[in-house]
Amino acid sequence: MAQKVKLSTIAEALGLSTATVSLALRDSPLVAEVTRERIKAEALASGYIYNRRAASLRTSKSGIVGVCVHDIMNPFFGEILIAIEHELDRHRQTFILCNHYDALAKQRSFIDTMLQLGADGLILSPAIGTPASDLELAETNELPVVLIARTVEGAGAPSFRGDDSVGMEMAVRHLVELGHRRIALVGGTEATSTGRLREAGYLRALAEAGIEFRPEWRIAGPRSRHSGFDAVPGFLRLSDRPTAVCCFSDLVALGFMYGLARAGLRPGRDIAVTGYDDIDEAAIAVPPLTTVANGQKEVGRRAASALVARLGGTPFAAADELILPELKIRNSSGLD
Amino acid sequence: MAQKVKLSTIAEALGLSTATVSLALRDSPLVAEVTRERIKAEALASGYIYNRRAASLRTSKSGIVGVCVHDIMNPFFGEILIAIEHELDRHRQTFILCNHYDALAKQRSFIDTMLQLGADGLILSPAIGTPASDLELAETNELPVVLIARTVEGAGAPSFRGDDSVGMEMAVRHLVELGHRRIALVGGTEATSTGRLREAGYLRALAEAGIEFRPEWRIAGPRSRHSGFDAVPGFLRLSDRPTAVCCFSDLVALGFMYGLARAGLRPGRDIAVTGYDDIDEAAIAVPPLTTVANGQKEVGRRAASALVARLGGTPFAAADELILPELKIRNSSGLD
DNA sequence: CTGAAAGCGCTTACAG
DNA sequence: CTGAAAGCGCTTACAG
Repeated sequence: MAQKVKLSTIAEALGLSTATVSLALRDSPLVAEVTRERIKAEALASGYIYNRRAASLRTSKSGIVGVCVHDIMNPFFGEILIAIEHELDRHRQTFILCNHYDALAKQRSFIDTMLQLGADGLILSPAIGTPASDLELAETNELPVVLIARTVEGAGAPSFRGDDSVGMEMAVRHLVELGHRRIALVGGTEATSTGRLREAGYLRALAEAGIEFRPEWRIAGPRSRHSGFDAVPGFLRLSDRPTAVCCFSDLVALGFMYGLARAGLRPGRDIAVTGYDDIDEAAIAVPPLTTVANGQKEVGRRAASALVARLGGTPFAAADELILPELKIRNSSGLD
Repeated sequence: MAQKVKLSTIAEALGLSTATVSLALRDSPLVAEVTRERIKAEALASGYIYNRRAASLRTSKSGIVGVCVHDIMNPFFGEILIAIEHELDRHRQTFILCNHYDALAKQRSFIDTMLQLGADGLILSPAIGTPASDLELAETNELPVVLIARTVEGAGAPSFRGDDSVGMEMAVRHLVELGHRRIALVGGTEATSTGRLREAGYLRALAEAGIEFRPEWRIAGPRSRHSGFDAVPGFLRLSDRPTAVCCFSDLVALGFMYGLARAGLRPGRDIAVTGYDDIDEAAIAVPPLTTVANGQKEVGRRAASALVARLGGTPFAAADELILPELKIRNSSGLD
């Protein structure tokens, strides 16, 4: 590597100006076809690398979109991310991924980094406790924000997610129809809109069925496979033990089923279990998991394309966009 | 947002030069303490946002490290990524994540993007078929590359990974000790070093035990939970069916166990199963999965810190660094 | 301890 | 269709 080749290197080699070279490389019709071909050939031959920092400094567009979620390893987010990636790829946007693990400080530092890099937009599953002001900071600095999975009260940012309360209502109603009257809700927390809304759906379905809710049925907290597994012993010690368990997510349900099996109980036979999300694994689990499809693909696609549209100049449309959930009945809620 | 505030905005407000402001914000001892405080206060009050593109253009350091793996949703990579993230965070490097899904074109376009953004380094689990020249392109353009999980023949880049052949040998030897003589190897492909090395370990252990390998025992291909699940019917149709199955990864093993259970067979009782990686889920699976701990945390930590050291000026040390695997005996290989 | 000036590598009006 | 020049917002020698 003798010298770094830049626009001016190519320009000099060809006896042209950097303006012409710049235009040609970006396929401007202003440049004559033959010139353009010569320039492109020279760029290729010389191993030219486009310097996006320089371009971005000049244009104040970076082609970068930041995406920050609780945990990218969670298949629920993973499935959303694939859809986002696909959509962003189509529009030649680079996306920068980050976990915030529900730590506000980590999320803030991510937003900061995106601001410093001059990112064009942000897709966020907001960390627990995110104040609207954190999102406004971004908007104020010309960094539009789109929310996924969760929403933030008072923030102008549009939110794309499944209809959590309706979805959970479906799951509970399904269990009621199977004859269950003692139904627990395992996992999730008051601290997120998801947790609150799913709990609301659960309570509504119970009320609708004329079942009086008992506080010990609500085992709040678990949101991972492991914590779902760990919730089992406590559940089994419940006096007048529920016959059915609605889990906050598939991950929690899958862990809970592992836990039940470990304790010698057969999910779907001894205890009915439902999940939420319908991740890929749900269908092959043992037993196959009854769950609520949460539209991950739609969430990702719509969020990304709303952002892309906004970058193109179209202002955001509606505030919140809810994707209709769909109940997937399999065997974990009762073997046939 | 009236006007964007930049260094010169602060400098003017305070009657100083941009040089002083720049120095002060980066805590240079060249600037008097009082001046520094005044500058920092003004920066905060005015909502100043550091423009990293401009700085990076000038210094040709970007503070960005690119990380590209087959699939970030795979918990094996997820666990590596967490370690990388932790290490990089400590050194205030932003990391940009990407899936290449074993598509060379996608990996190439990622390397290209990193080059254009002026990334400081690259951590790569190379896509199947990666030619050494792709990595050299990066190195030539001052983008040092570190490999994880897999290696690339002929590339100068150091590679951090578990000792695949030794690990698989451990698993097979364990099954042999339990009395198995017909042992299948499910998943993985010749196309990756991981696949080749693990197969080599498997063959070595068979040979060592005086067992003659039969081609139908090698069910190549599966590398996901789903494909592990799908491999079961074919396996069950094998005449003179193996009594034990070594799986290429935990994910494959977990899917395979789902498949066995679906077919009414009890993993660990009717068929012994082992995994590879010891991901978080292995210990709570039903039955708990016997597997080979593959040192994800170490891989991530060492890869990241080798890269950071290199950025600091220390050239790479050895070529390949192998982490010693460890057999974790649980119940899937035979209930006690 | 602080300032004036050049330059990183692009793109964008503006001229011709 | 092509070129000369300014400027994006920093940092880095160099002076003083």
